[in-house]
Amino acid sequence: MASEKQNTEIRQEQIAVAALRIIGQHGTRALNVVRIAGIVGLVPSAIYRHFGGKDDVIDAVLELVRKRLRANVAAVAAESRDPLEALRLLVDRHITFLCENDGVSTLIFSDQVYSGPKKRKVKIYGVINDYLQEITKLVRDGQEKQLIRGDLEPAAIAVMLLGLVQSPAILWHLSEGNFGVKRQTEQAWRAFERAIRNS
Amino acid sequence: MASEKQNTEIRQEQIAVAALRIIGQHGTRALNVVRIAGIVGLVPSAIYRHFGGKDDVIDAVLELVRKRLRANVAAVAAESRDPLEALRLLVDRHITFLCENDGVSTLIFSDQVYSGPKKRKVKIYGVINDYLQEITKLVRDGQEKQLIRGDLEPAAIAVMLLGLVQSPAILWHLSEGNFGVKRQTEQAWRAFERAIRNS
DNA sequence: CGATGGTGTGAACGCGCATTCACATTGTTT
DNA sequence: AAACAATGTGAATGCGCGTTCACACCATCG
Repeated sequence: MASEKQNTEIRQEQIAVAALRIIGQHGTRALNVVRIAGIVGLVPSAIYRHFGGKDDVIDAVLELVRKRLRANVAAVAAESRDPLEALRLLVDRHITFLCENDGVSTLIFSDQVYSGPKKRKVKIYGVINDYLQEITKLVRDGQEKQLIRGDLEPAAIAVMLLGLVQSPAILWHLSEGNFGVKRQTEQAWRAFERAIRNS
Repeated sequence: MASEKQNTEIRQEQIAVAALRIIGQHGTRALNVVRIAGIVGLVPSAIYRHFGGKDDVIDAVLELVRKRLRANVAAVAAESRDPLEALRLLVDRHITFLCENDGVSTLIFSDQVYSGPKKRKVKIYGVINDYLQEITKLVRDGQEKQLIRGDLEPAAIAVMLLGLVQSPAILWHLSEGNFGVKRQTEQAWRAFERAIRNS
């Protein structure tokens, strides 16, 4: 029965990934040490060898999310020189990310978050702000290249972009996948582009 | 200690309102029968005289939310003949609603929701769809009056509008009220209007 | 006036779950 | 090889909380 011993760093990674998977597939309510341990192949109490407690695990998950969001921005920035095109690609990536990880949305609003230490809220805000700032950079770039209207604050545009994706994602997973995300985001993007494009 | 006896219908109303208040102020995690009973002025077990269980209470809260959302649309439709103006007013009202009831956003994503019976998800979807349909009517009206571009599906515009408000609301309450919702929504509305206005 | 049904009370039960602890095992250092 | 630190195990603990139940009160009806 005994699992092979592993370095703490490896275990921490495994545990965070497992937790994110649980949240993604079954919601934050289903996130308990028993389940996490089960996936990693450990006994519940073993989790405490690598994390101070469940709260710390959640923190680790948030870091994981931060990384993935950043990676998305980096990817689209690398894929395209045109900032507008990059934003468009980011919309696709972001919606895919949200759909594949239902639980990410729920994590942000989760009770586990708001009941947790005050710090938690601040941390989530930080993660989102990180992401927003990366997006803002793209937007500013677009403005400097005269592709995006200059009469809107880049940060405001970034927030709008987030909203563009968020609602469809919510509806998609409330509808068990029946809501037409693709169609919705396509139309929304068209309208959005018209709103921000310099012309 | 004994509370005065009250009709079940009155109690149900009181309980639902109390629950919404708790969710709004302290999140869904804080929603427990003890607290609800405390606000209403009853003993926990008394709740079960009026509801089958906690799940039923949550359902009642959802109905409350549905009512309030509908009331908002009705109000702005009455306030203004111009659909575009009405939409603008609705944005204000909706953001106010979300800010005054932090927990409404969290309720939608809540564990309590997703862990509950399958029906729950369907119900929430229904509440949002109700709201979306009311908004869609406004939009269609605007299109018929040639005020809103006809090349966008009214339903898609409604979803966009929701997203316009949702993100700022999230950021606002993650930031403990520091995020500039007003500034954000003003800019977002300007851009949004430009995107949908017929010109 | 007695019966019946609706409402409120307090105590108790039971479950899920985070956390702890004593002990076993393995890997590394001296 | 001996000692020690790191990791894994199984059992036990304790808490929060939804729910149930037996009992008390009070209004209304026959």
